[in-house]
Amino acid sequence: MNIDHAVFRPVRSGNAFEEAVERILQAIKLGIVPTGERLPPERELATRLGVSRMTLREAIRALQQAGYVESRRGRFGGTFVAYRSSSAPHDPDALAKVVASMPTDLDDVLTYRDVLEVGAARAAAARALTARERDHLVTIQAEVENSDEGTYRQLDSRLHLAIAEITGSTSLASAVADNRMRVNELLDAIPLLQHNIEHSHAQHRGIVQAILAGNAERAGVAMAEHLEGTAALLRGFLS
Amino acid sequence: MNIDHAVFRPVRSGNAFEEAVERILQAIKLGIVPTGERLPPERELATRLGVSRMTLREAIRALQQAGYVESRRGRFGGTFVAYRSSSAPHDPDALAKVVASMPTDLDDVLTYRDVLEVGAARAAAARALTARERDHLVTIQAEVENSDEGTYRQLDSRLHLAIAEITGSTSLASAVADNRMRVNELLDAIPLLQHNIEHSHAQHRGIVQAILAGNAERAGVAMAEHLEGTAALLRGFLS
DNA sequence: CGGCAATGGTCTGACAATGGACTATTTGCG
DNA sequence: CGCAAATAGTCCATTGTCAGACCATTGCCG
Repeated sequence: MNIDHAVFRPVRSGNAFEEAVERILQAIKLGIVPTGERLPPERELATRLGVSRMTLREAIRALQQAGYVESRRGRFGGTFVAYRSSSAPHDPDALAKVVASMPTDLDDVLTYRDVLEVGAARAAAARALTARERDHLVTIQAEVENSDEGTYRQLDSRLHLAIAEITGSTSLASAVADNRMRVNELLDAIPLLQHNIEHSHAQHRGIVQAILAGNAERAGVAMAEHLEGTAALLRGFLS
Repeated sequence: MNIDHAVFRPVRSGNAFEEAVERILQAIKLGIVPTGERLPPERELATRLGVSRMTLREAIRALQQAGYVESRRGRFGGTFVAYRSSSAPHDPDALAKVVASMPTDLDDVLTYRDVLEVGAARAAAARALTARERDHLVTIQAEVENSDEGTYRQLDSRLHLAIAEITGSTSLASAVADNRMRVNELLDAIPLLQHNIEHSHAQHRGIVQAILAGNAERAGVAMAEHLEGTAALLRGFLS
């Protein structure tokens, strides 16, 4: 019954270099910086990540070698995302990593996801959205529907993150992003069915509509149903 | 409309020493290690916080000098919590710090709190609790009612944290703990009224009852109403 | 064409943090 | 009494991280 494990946890999940890699990877995998787009300049990014430029550059070099980004110098140069998830369809380590951290973590991450994302949907619906925010949401939702198997995970994440974002709480958006990275790691270990994707599109429409209509209750329920799909999938494959 | 500020945020909120201090302070202020109780031994705590023993010791020394803990060596020695919140009734810096980070942060932290704590209450109610968990919850709730002005904040936090804990999600419990630290910092800047405390006791009873009854909907609503009290207070004082 | 601005690339000296070995103190137990 | 165990306190060589200055490349614009 001791809860100190929740507060006496590691203050940092690795060294500065590893955490920088993790963050940039997050931006790429969650579609925050889409393929072909440029990351912020090194100096700015280093400042924002609270890390020295040396350390940041080591992180970028690692990502270059892994094929995630490419750097060009000169004016209008920069570091560009070169990632295509279809280029690495099945990470051989994925399943091993996942099974190693089971099953305690599965429940943790899924419970947390439910709280965060259902809460975000409700909070988003409860807010008075600007015209721009409404447009943004609809645009991203349309983009998800035009995704193929290689880009679905990225665009789906982007939509969910956009919902969290319009609650106005940066902390909430960050938490959703972190949680999604963990969930996606699990999802990478199991197959993605076209049938599920199509079902998700319909659910996304329902969620967005409820949010735009300002119906918090319905937005929450719709989100909960949507999440239940992948939750059941994960529980089935990994138990 | 760029959401990268949620992911390109600092990877660490300070140096190892500062973060260690922050964590131990969290354990003390949220009542996770009550006054008079012992912290884990240095070696163990250093390992759990992912920090070298030297760094941890510096953090402990800082907390000793601030009067939060006392250390004794020898067998059955250790570092003991010596904190009494009534000993520092009004932090003169509190208001200055708070006003400096306003008002963006107020909305952020309160929205986030709503999502986390309402979600935690719902998730807790949706779970099949063990007899021990039910007992624990009731015990802590009773302790809050016996609190005085000096211990209320601590015991209140402990109850909310216990609710998050029984969802079974460590990530959620950690997030609630972090968020509560931020909210408490704001609350330290405004007066605490006896009338509000008594109202809170009644609300706590309602929340715990709904959770024990397995009524997620009611638990969520009760928690939302409870949170609205301090939210209105904060918005009133700080706007 | 030549300078300028924006970017990535490199170097170095100072400081922070680590981990591991060692010491000192206290208490219970054979 | 003397030893063993559990704890806090100290030291040090090694490695990680930082801040900032400087260099190299590229492309726009006067």
